[in-house]
Amino acid sequence: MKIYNTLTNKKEKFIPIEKGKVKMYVCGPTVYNYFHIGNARPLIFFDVVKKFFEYFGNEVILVRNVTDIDDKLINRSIEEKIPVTEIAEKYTKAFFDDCKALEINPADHHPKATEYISDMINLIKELEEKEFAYEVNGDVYFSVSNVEGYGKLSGKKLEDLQAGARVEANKQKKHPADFTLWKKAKPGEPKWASPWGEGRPGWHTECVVMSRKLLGGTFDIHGGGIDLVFPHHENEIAQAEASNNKKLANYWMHNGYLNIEGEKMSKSLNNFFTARDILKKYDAEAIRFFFLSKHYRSPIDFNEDIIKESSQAVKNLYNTIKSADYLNIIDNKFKFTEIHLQHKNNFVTAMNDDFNTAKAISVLFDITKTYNKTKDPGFIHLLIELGNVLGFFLDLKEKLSNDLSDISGELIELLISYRIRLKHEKNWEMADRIRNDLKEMGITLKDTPEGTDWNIEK
RNA sequence: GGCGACAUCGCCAAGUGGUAAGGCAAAGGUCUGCAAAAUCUUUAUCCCCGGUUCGAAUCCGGGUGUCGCCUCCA
Repeated sequence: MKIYNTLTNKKEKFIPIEKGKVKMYVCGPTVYNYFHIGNARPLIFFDVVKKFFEYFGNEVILVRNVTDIDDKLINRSIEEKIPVTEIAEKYTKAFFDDCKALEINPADHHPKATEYISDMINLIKELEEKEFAYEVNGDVYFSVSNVEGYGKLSGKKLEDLQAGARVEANKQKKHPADFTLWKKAKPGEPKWASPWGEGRPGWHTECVVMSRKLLGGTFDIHGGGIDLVFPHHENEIAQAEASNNKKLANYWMHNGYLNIEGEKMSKSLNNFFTARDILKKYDAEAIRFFFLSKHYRSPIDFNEDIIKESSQAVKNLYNTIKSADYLNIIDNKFKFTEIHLQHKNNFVTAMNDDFNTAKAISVLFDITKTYNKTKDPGFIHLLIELGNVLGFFLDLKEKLSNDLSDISGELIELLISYRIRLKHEKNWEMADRIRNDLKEMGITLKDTPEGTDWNIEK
């Protein structure tokens, strides 16, 4: 298993700290808004990372934090005219709802920043004692100049940062790259008591504190979007390692951006879609396919045509599963033979190479093709098993059984039986009319040598 | 200004030294009363120029183009 490590800019062999156990921390949402479809990328991708490790019997502990206090929430609170805590509550709930709709598994822990304030204060105190932090008028800053190797994750040098600074430096800071550990509260803002007065923690501290508490001083994988490399993760490393002299995480994984029509998704350009809006038009699996059909580190361009293509591709996979009468073989135990294991091996090899999901998906299509040629149900079992690793074909029983009351189902069967009679009588006009009318209602009929199948289309 | 990424068929995309996976779309054939599904067949020499090599999409240099990051900040 090889993983591309942002820290070294190389693919490295993955060796967990503890055999059979993988500890992951992936930066989660700041709950000030509904998350957009670009935010769904790390959620879906790291969901797959977890599933793949688990496929090999590893125990995975995934932590995904919820940032429920920061400037964005405060601004939002002013906009919506409701308290910050209610903003946080509202959008935290929305976050979990949307994840569920996207068929993303919950993490094992979802720590909230506001629940770790005292731990953060303790860390900041420690940093102050060790002279990595300084206080100015109730604000506390981290002094990057005191850290050896600052910039090692993002490949930036302090001199360059200074030279390239496009924003006027905060005059309180000793160095422009110094970042806030504790921010003094303005009147009316949420606040907590601290040795430096009332205020709130800075952005980067929560992840250090929460990962340390839930995963230990050093853990295996730290993940997130590429935009978090600098300054967020860089600053996490700086304060974590300054305080305990231990590596924060061994492997740093970052997913690429989602662009829309070639441009970065951004609020000011008004070119973003919330995940919940996209879900109104497309299935969770189409969205998943869209993301996984490209390597996670590449930028990906979002447009509806491509989601539609993805949707069609997923549908074709389902066609094969349906044609295999999967519901009737689902409970059969199946033992894979050499021929199946070859395909499985292709899949695993692809995934072992820094999670090459695009290639892994192509293996699913190979399997489908082979099934259609051989009609060997083993391939359907394999397709489902490997699809599950990528988060496809979950809850198949529910998805495949036609979601109608018994009576409606019986009515359709009745219509089909009449249509069969009409077909025997070569009354094609009426037979087609039944099929077309049902199609308009979203029910598709398919004549096969074994009889007529029906499906409900979305 | 500094740092970095990317450029492969109509579209999406894998492939990092050995002669271009896969998906979607399109065309034609088989099957079918017709559909649908399935199946068979067809479509690229990899942005440009130069170099290294027996051999490069893959390595090196130059060019062009697109994009990202550069501090609590919208």
